[in-house]
Amino acid sequence: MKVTTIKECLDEKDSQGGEIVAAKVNGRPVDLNTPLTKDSKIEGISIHSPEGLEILRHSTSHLMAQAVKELYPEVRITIGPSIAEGFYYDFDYSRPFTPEDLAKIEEKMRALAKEDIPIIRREMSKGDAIKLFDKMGETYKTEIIRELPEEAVSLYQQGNFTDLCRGPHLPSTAGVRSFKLLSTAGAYWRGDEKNKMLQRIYGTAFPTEAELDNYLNKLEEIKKRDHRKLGRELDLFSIQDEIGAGLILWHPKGALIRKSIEDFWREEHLRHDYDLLYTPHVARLDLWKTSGHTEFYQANMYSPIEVEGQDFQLKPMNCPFHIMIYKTKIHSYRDLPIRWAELGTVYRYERSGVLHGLLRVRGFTQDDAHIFCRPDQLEKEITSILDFTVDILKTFGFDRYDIYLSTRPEKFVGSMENWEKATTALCKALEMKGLAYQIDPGEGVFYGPKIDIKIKDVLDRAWQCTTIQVDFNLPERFSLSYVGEDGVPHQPIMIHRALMGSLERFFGILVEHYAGAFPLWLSPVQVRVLPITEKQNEYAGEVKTLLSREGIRVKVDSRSEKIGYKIREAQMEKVPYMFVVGGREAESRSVSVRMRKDGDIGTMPLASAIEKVKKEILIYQSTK
RNA sequence: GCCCUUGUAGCUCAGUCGGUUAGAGCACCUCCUUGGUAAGGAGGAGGUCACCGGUUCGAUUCCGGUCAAGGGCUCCA
Repeated sequence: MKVTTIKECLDEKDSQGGEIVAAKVNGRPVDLNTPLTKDSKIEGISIHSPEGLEILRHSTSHLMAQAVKELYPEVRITIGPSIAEGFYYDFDYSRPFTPEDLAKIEEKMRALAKEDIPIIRREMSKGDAIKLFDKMGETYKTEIIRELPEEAVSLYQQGNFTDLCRGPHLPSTAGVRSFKLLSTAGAYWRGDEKNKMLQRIYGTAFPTEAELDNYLNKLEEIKKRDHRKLGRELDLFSIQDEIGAGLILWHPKGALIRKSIEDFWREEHLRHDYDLLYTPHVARLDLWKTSGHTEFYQANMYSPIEVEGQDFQLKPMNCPFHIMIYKTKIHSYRDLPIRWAELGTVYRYERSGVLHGLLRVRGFTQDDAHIFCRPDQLEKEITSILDFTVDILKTFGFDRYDIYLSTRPEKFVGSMENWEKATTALCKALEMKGLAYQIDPGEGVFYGPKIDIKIKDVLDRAWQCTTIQVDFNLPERFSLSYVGEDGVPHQPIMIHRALMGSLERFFGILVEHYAGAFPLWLSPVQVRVLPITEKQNEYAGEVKTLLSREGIRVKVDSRSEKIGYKIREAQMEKVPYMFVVGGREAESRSVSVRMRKDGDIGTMPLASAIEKVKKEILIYQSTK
C-alpha cells in the first residue's frame, strides 16, 4: 500500500478505531487527509485529548453553519469558534432564531452527519478567496480575509458549504457525534456595540453520548444550585424593584451567615497584624479629583450629590480614605508596614444589562485592605498576603485556584524601574509559595502590576475573588511619605488587596458551592429542636437554653405538627442538626440526633450531643 | 446601554381567540388532631393580572411606552 496522507500513515502505525481526529506534523496541527511530506514527525491527536475535543467542537460548529445555510439561505455567516464548554456560531439574519429553529437545525445537522460528507481543505490566494466569498455574498468573510496578514488562506468545504478557516477539522461530517444546541443570544459583530447585532447560537459537543449526558446533568445541577433560587427558597436575601436593581437586602438568615463570615474575617485580620478601619460612604468630590477617580473611574461612579453648594461623591473605592488616615501624621520607616483593613461598602454604576443576582451588583462590601510599605518590604508583604489568602479560602472549602499575574500595560504611571521591581516581587512571591500562575501580559492596572486569583468551586467553575494590586500612583498623587533611616522623606508603596473580593459575590459563590447546605459554623440555624408532641415543649425549651448558653444557634419548632412534617421542613431548610425530643428523651434527659446529611444517628445524652456539635463548629478553625 | 425572551397570589404555574365573582398546588391564618424520623384533616384569608398611556361600549387579554427580571454582547469585585 502506497502511503500518501497522514491518515494512512497513522492507520498503518496503529489504529485506534476512529479515535484519531487530526494529527500534528512537527508539532503543527493538521487534517488527517493532509498529503504526507518526508522528514515529518507525525503524532495523532485523539478525540479524547483537549485538542481533539476542540477540533470536534469546531467541526460541529461548522456543521451547524452548514445546516443553517441550507435551512435559511439568506443568512450570512461570520465566525464560529470552539469555546471552553462547547462552541458557538454568529449569523447575520433578519430575526433571532427560536427554540423551534434550533430543533430544526439540530435535525438537519444529524442528517448531514449521517451523509458522511468529506470535509476538504483548500488553500488559495487572498484575492481568489475574496472573489469566491464575494460571489456568495459572504461580506463578513471578505472583511476578515482582507485583515489577515498571510498571503494565502485556507478554506474548508463540506458539500456545498464553504467556510474560511485555519483548521484543522474532522475528515468527514460523520465524525460529529454527540452534540446539542443550547441557546441563542444577540452578540455584536466583533464584540463591539457600535457594530451590528448578530444572532448567536450556542451548542456543545462531546466524543460520546455519555459525556454529553454528563455535561447536560451538570447544567441541571448548576440550575439547582443557582444562588438566586436558593437565596429565595432559604430566605437569605432579596433584590426588589422598589429598592433598585443591583442593591441587596440581606434577610435575617443571610445576615447571620454574613456575620459569621465577618467575625471570622476580623479575627483573622487582627491575628495577622492588621488594624481595622471604618470610613464614610461619601466624601467631597475634591478628594476624588486628587485620587484621579474623577478622571479614570468616572464611568463607574454615580453623579455627585450637592449639599450646601458643595459636591459630595458616593464612594466607589475605599483607598482615598485609608490614605487620608495615613496622612494624619508623620510616619517613620520603623512604622512600616502599616496594614489597614476595612469591610468597606462601595457603590459602582454598572450597566443594567450586566447585573446578576449577588454576583454583579451596584452596592457591595469589599473585604478591603491597604498596606503601606517600603520597597524592600514589598516581596515579604506579598508572600504573607498569599499565605493569608490560601488560609482564608481553604476555610470556605476552596483549595483549587487559577492564578494570573498581570504585567505593565501600554498606558502606565510610575517609573519602569519600579514596575520592574514590583513585577519581580510578585513573581518571586508566587514562586516561593510554589503557586502555579499564568502571565497576563499588559493586563495590569495603569497604576501597578497585580495578582488575581480565581477560585474553583465544586462544579469546577472558576470565580475571580482575590486581587492583590501594587500601586505607585496614589502615593504620588497624595504625596505620601515616610521618614527614612537617612532622615529624609521617601515614598511608600501601597498594596490594595481584597481576599474574598466582595461579601455579596463571595456569599453568592458560597451558596452555589455548598448548594445552600452551609457547613455547621456558617449555618444560620445550627440546631433545630423538634418536640414530638406539645408535652415536650418545656423540655425542648430547656434544651434550647443549654445550647444557646454554649453559643450554638438554636431554634425550637413547637408547632402542633407531626414529627415527619417538622423534619421534612428542617431538612428542606438544610438545618445541619435536628434534635428530636419525645417522652423517652425528656425522661432520660437525652436527644435523638438527626443529621442533615446522614439522617437519624440515634439517641444520646444531651451533654454528649452538645459536645458533638461544639466540636464540629470548632473544626473549621483547625483547618488552618 | 444594546439584541432577544419574560412579567397573573409570598413561591411554582394554569387561564382569558376582548365580555359579570381570574384558578390550582405549596406557603400563610383558624379549628380538629398529640402524632417517633421527608407532607394528618377541615375551613379561611390572600391578586389594580408589573406600571403608564392608547384603541374599544368594555382591556389582565390588542397596540405603544416605562420599569424589572432572564439569556447574551461589553465590562468588572
